[in-house]
Amino acid sequence: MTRFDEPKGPPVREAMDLPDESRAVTEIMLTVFRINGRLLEKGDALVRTLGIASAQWQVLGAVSLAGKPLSAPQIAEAMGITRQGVQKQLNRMTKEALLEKLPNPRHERSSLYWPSEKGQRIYSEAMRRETFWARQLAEGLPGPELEGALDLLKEFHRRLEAPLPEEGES
Amino acid sequence: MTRFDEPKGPPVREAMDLPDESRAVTEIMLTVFRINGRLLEKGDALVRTLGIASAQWQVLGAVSLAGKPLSAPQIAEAMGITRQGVQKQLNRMTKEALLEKLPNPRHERSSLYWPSEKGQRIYSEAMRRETFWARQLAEGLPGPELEGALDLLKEFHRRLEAPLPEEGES
DNA sequence: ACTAATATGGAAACAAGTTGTCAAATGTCG
DNA sequence: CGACATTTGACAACTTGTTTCCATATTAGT
Repeated sequence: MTRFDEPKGPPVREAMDLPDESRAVTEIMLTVFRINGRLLEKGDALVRTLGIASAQWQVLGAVSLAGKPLSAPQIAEAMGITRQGVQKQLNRMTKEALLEKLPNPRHERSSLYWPSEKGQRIYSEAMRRETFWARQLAEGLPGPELEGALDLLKEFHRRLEAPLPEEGES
Repeated sequence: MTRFDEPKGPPVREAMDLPDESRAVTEIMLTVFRINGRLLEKGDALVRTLGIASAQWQVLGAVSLAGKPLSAPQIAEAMGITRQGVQKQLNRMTKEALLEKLPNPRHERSSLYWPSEKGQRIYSEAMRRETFWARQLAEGLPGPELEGALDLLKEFHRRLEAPLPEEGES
């Protein structure tokens, strides 16, 4: 690190000076952004040697957790991205033999996708590694606080589906 | 909604069946992904009418919170993205007169960036909207739980900088 | 001061996802 | 049954950020 100014300490002030109840929420937002970045980075590293990226891992997870073949739009909804985005992954993963295309009795053109034997093997190993990793991350953290934070995050997520507040009221 | 199967209910099972302490951590990971997606979506909508995207908002925030002009790599570190990625935004925002390029006395080629008058005006308005939004999100949530979740997330983020665990132990 | 390592900016290739458009398949409703 | 709206896949352009490679600037160690 040969940064030419401020070699030590945080480069940017972190604390919000807001004097009201939105401070904690704003800080949670920023922390979620940062955690998200690190999760993607570490998650990629975790499954890199399996020959997949975390996006592919997520697809395998969505289908596996569903317990049955899913269509592209269903996977997209589970992952929270658009169906076109998912379709790109599905096409690639089918080409790479991670997924199998099954005929959809309900739709002529819309196939269902299910992990191939290879896909299942890779997903199992990914989940084994993820469990090991998560156990390390949880080590020493009090269970009630973990559960409390999870509950609050879920509530936060629920509130985030509401439309943006209209101004002028309150 | 004319989905051809399972029109009602969650498309994918959410709950993990892991019988150990990693369950909550894994659920927190998934919830962080989902919250991140919604924050980006809503954040973009919040500042769209100001003519900026949330990435530009973040740049303005990094520089403003620092309280002094920053170089591209410093902004990148504050935002958690690569310096090349930030450079693209900086070049665009300078062209759009949101930022001003100041000579860096410590480096001949690496300019410092500071919000222009226009950039400051837009950032102020963005923060005003964000505060209003955060206040709505926080409404009715008990302060101690908010703070508790924030503390845990920060600890989680801190643990995520550690290298991935080696297998074979524990 | 000299050299080696590191930082930096720029450009190009790549990656993942979004948006828009079109046509085909499906569903809804009179 | 038939008109119309919705869903879906395919394709292309665009967006945002990363990776890689290179040239130049700065710093550190001797």
